[in-house]
Amino acid sequence: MTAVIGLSAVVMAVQDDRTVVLTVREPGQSAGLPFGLFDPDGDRTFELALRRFVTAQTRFDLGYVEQLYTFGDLGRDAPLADTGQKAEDRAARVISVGYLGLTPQAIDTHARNSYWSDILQFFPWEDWRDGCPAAVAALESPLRLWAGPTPPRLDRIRLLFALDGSPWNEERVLERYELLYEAGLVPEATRDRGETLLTQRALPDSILGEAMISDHRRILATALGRLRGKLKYRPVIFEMMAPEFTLSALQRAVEAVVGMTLHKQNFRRALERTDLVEGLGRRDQDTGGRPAELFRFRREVLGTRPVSGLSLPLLRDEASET
Amino acid sequence: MTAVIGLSAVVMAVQDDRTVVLTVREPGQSAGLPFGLFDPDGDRTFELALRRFVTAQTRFDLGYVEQLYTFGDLGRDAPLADTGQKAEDRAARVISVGYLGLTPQAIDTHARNSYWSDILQFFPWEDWRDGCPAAVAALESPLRLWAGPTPPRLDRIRLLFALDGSPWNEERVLERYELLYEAGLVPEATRDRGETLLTQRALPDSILGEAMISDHRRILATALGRLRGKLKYRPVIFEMMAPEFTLSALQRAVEAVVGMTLHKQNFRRALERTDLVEGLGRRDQDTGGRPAELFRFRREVLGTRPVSGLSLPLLRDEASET
DNA sequence: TCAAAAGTGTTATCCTTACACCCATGT
DNA sequence: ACATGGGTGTAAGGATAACACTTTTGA
Repeated sequence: MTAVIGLSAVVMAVQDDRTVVLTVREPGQSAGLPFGLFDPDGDRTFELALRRFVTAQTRFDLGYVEQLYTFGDLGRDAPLADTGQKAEDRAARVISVGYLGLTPQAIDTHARNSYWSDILQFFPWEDWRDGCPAAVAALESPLRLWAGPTPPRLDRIRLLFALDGSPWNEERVLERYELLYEAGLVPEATRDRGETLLTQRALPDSILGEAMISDHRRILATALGRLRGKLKYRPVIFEMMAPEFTLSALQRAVEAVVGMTLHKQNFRRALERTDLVEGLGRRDQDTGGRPAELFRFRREVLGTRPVSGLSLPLLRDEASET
Repeated sequence: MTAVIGLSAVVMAVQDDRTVVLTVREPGQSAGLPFGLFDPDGDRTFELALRRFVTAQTRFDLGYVEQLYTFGDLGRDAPLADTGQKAEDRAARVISVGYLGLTPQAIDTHARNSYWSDILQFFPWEDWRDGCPAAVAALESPLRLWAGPTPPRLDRIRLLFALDGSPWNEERVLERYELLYEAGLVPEATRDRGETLLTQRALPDSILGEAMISDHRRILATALGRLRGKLKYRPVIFEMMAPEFTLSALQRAVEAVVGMTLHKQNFRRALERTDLVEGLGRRDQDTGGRPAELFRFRREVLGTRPVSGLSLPLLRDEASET
C-alpha cells in the first residue's frame, strides 16, 4: 500500500520573446523535467524538497513556485517513470507531483545536462503570434481522419484546434496534448502502449513536437495552460520580468507566454488601470527607435488590496484566419 | 522513501439554500471527510479509487469529480492523519490527494456514520448573504490583537476579512482558514502543536467553526474556494442542480455556494447571454407566489463551443457595511 | 384584496475594441 | 530624411450596475 512519490518541476522563463523551460537531458535520451524523489522521512514539505533537488540538478535557485497537479494514473493516462518498463509492470509505481516555477533570468549557470528549451519545441502548435501556426495546418487532416464525420470527436477537434471558425483558446494546452495522445499522433502514445498501434504514419517533430521522458510532456502542458490562465487573474507575469522593464518588453513577454499578439494601446490602458506598474522616469536607450520609459512592478500592492492579473486585448489581424 | 497515499473527497451539494458537504463522523470524534488509502497495486487511477471507497463508505455515487490539491507538508501546515500522533512522530506519514465532487442530490441514502453537514458549521464567517456575518464581527478584535499595528499582518487581515472598508473576496476561503490557523485561533492549530500555546482564549464553535479530523478542514476550505472561483469560468453550478429548475432556484444555489446575494435581473440577463439554459414552457406550481418557468441546462453546448461560467452581479444592499 | 414571488423595461456608466496619429532617437 | 519602435487621443459598441415597475398565483 505504499508508493514512491516523485516531484517534477516546470521552471519557466521568457528569453528573447520565447518562453523557455528548464530541461534535463541525459545523452542519447529524450528531454525531461528536473525530477526527484520525495523523501517522507527527510523532507518536511514538497516545496522544500523541490527547491533542494532543482538546485542540486541544475544549480538554479527557484523563486516563485506553485503546485500544479498530482499525476498518478496507470496506463495511457500517465505512464510509469521512464525506466523502460511496460505499463503492465507495476513493480515501482511512481506518483508524481508537478510544480510550476517562474523566474526572470533564463540566462543562468548551466550545470551538467540541464538546458533551457523553447516550449515550442514540444508544442509547435501553441504559437499563434504570426497567425495560424504551420503545425496546426499540418495537423488538421490527420485530426479529421481520426475524428471521422460524427459529432463527438469532430466537435472536440474543432474546439481545441480552432477548426471551422472556432476561436483559438490558448489555455487548453493540456486538452490539446491529450487529444493528440489519444489520437495516437504523439510518439509517447505508441511508446506507452509498448510499440502497439501506429494509427497514423509518422509526422516530423516540427509538427508533433519533441517527445519527453515519462509523462513530462503532459506535466509541461499542464504548466503552460495553468500559467496562461493565471496571467489573467494574478499578476504572475512579473515573476518572469527583471526588476526594471519597458512596457513593450512586458507586452512581448505576455505574448510569448500566451502565444498571441496583443493590441498595444489597449494593453497599456488596461495595465494603467490596474496600477500594478510605476514609471521610473528613466529610459532604456537600447530599444532601436525612440527610447522607452522604464517601469517597475509595484510589488507592495500585493498585500494591500485585491489585485487581478492583466487583461489580454487580442489583436485580430493576421493572427486569425481560422 | 515510500509513503502512504490517502484520498480525501469533498462532495458538495446545495440543499434548502445551504451548501452541504458529505462528512463521516465516528461516534465521539470530530467530523471528517470520506477518506481512503490509495492502493498502488490495485487502483488504476486516483479517480477510480476515490469513487470506489466513497461509495463503500457512504453508499453514494459520485458524479462530477476533479482533483483539488495534494497535501504533503509536515508540521503545522498539514499534520499527520488523525491517529493521535504528534507531528514529530514520523512513523506513518500520509500524503493526501484531495478531490472535489459535485452532486445535485444531497438527499440520499445515509449509510452508517455519514451525514451531510452545512459548510457554515465549519466556516461560519463565509456567509454574507445577510450582511456581514456575526462571526466576522466577533473575530475582528482577536484578529487585530494578533496582527498588531504593523503593516504585514494588519494588511493581511484587512484584505481577507474585509476590515476597514476592504471588499469581501469570497474565493479566499483557504487563506482565511490558514490565517486563523496561524493566529492560533482555530482548535486544529493548538491540537497539531500538541496542546502547546493558547494564544487567545477560546471562542465558541459558532464563531470559529467546528474542527475537523486531521487536515480535513483545510481540504474543505480549498474545495470551497476552488468551487467559488470555478463557477465564474465554467458552468459547474449545473452539476449541483436537478435536471429541471427555476431561475430563482438556480440563483439561490449560486448564492448558497458563493455566500453572497446577487442582483436578480442582472443575473438573468447575463445568464441569457450565455445561452446555457433553455426554458421548457412548463411551470413550477410550488413556488409560493406566481409559478416560475422551468429551465434545463443545455449540456450539449459543452462540447460544441467555448463556454464560460456565470457572472456574479452582486447586490450591495444590506449585504455590505464593512 | 393582499402578500409573495416571478418576470420586465430603461438609463447612466464604464470597459473594450478599433482606428489613426504624433514623438523621439539612431543611421 | 527616414526607418524604427515608443507613446497617445478619440469615438462606437457592448456589458454592467442600479433604478422601479408589472404580472400571476395562493390564501
